[in-house]
Amino acid sequence: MKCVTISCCDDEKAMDIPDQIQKELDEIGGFEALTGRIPPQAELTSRSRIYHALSDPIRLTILYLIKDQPLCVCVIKRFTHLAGSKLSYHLNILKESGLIEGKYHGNWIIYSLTDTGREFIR
Amino acid sequence: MKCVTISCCDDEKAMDIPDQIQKELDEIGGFEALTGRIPPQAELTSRSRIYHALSDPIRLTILYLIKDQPLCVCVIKRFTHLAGSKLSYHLNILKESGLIEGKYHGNWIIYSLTDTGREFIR
DNA sequence: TCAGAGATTCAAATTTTGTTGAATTATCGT
DNA sequence: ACGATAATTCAACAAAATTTGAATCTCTGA
Repeated sequence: MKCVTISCCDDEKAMDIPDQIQKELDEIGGFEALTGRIPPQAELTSRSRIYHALSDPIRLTILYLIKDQPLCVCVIKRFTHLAGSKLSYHLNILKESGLIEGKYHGNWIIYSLTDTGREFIR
Repeated sequence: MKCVTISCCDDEKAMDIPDQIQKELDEIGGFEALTGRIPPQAELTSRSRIYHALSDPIRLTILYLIKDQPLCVCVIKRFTHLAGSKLSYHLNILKESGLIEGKYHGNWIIYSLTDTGREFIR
């Protein structure tokens, strides 16, 4: 059976921190109170997914292209001079992150911003 | 000396696109008008750098931690249980993207959100 | 149902990011 | 100037994202 030691190795009180910071931490309820400032893990990962989708100049270009009117892949392709497979790859990342959506119209797929996409592209 | 051909291989008129899209393009001034919708390249790359910095749960956690009061690296380290070098790596990405700034106070470096950082972390 | 145009999917190669632990730099107090 | 603590930097490694070209899928019109 494992012993429980009074002062364990993970002791948070053993911190040596600047006076100013210590004071501010005391005011908000101590070190533990910081926990309340962090959004839930699920929200952090979902937000980071969206930010990742936005983190590429090619993808930002696509978003601005379709911001004001939906476009078929063919127009986006001609405009950006991207290889088809490369364009599809980036369109898919934008779609998976919920920033855009695509709908078949006859032979073409027409992409447009979603409401979420509109929140990020002004 | 290279010849200039009248109708080059990059001919934009050769596009076969949906009627609806063609109409909308005509209304805004044709295919070329799309160029005006894309922010300058410099802005795209700087925005994508910021979004990249935001695209990691660890970095989002750090941003929320220091959102309301600046913290030294030591407190962030104890809170997140990250190895020092790993934490520095992420702090540096946040700093380079202009979302946070660090200032020496005695032995410690205290990080806080910049104005830019505040725009993104509500 | 077949051909063809528009677009996506797949797997391999490449590039970029992130992690790890050791070494280094910076600052303070003595 | 020295020793101790806080934090960063470095280089090697691991993991994830991107690129590429070939193969596949979807829809339309004959």
